[in-house]
Amino acid sequence: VCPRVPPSAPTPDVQAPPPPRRILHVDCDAFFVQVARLADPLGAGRTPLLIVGGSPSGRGVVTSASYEARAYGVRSAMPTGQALRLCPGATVVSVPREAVASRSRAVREALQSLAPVVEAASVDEFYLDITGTERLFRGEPLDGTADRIRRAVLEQTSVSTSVGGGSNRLIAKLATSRAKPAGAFIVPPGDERAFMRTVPLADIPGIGPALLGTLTAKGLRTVDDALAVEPDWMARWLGAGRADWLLCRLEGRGDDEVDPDRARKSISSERTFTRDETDDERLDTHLLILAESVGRTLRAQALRARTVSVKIRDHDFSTRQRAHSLPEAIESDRAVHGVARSLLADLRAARRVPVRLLGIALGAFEPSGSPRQLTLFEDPTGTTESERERELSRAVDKLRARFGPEAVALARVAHRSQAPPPSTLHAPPSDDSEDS
DNA sequence: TCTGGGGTCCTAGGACCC
DNA sequence: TCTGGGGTCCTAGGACCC
Repeated sequence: VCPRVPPSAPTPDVQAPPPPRRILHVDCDAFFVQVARLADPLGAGRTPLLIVGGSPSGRGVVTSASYEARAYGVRSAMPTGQALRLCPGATVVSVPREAVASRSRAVREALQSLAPVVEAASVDEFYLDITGTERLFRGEPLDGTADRIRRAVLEQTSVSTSVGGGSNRLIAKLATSRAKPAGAFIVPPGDERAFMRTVPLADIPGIGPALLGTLTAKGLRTVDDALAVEPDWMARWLGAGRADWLLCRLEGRGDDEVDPDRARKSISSERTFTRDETDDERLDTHLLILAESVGRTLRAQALRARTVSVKIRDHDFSTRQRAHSLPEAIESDRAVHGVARSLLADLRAARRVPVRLLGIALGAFEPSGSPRQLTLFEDPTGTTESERERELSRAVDKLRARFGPEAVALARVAHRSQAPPPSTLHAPPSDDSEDS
């Protein structure tokens, strides 16, 4: 095809490998704690022992704990009750969702003004690819860049971050844990393998409790232990795919692509009840609230979804899920709720016990502007939506934007009366007169 | 101790098509 | 009589991450 080198130039026997990429990982320090303090400087801001998460009386867990509280053994995902037993003096505040979202956006915008390629990996984590900026940054070493970025983000957003750097995402992310809190740590190119030998197996992203258990059962405690295993044995223990994946990680090799506009693949909303729910009618009301929630997000992103799935967690914590893919993508609350209802009916029919959690997820997206296929025949499932139903949902979105969450109650009444009962779910929707 | 809510990715089996 | 060999799409479940 197209030669990489002009024909006149001597062709090298072996192509020179591309220069290592320069990846930075920026992680906000105890982000939810920082945000809670910034949002309430006189309250949470003055409390050293601070826990952000669910209420201790409810069924909450710790989302984030201050470094002072962590000294007592408090950890993320720990039940709040347990955390308070470990650290009785702590104050628990709920997650400031709006503030978290806006502060996260502010950090991302600050980073975008400092680096050419920024990917948000979560609300409080970002990858930067600054390969090729050597001339722009006048030969500034990577640790200097990391420090400069930390200071600029702190100045522009009041959020303290830690920054790790290396030749790929894995190394950069692991370097960040060496940098915490409020520091920077760079692994120079070529040092990846030596660096990995200092990392505990459990700290490697992708090694969770299950895989760690398997490795420990084989007597493997460190990266060196695992590297010493014959690849054939590892493949026999884990399967070829996972063995390859693990070897790659252990050697510090990894993905180095930073994609600034990675597309969302699912939108979900779920709710754990304060008390287990047995009543089918109340479950259906919750289902409608969830359908409206995911529907609103879907439309705000200008998407339509082809797949709807419903998840329930029974009182004994066993979790089950049912999914259905439609021939046509949908976007209205009515259509989402309709599919979700029949899935929930399936789940309840299979096991009728008190429900702890209910959730809806949407997937298989299409842009909402994409052309629709004209249906030649009457839709036998009743799941396709009419243009009026789409308009109704969009109108409700606008009402909510103007008048706040109060408008939601209005929509719910209208929906309850128009939604078909479960037994007639497969009949087409009655007609279009209900939105009057 | 009694287990949140938002996601991603992988695997395995079945249906279906050529 | 003894049952191919892909490829794609879909579903369920699980591991994992923040």
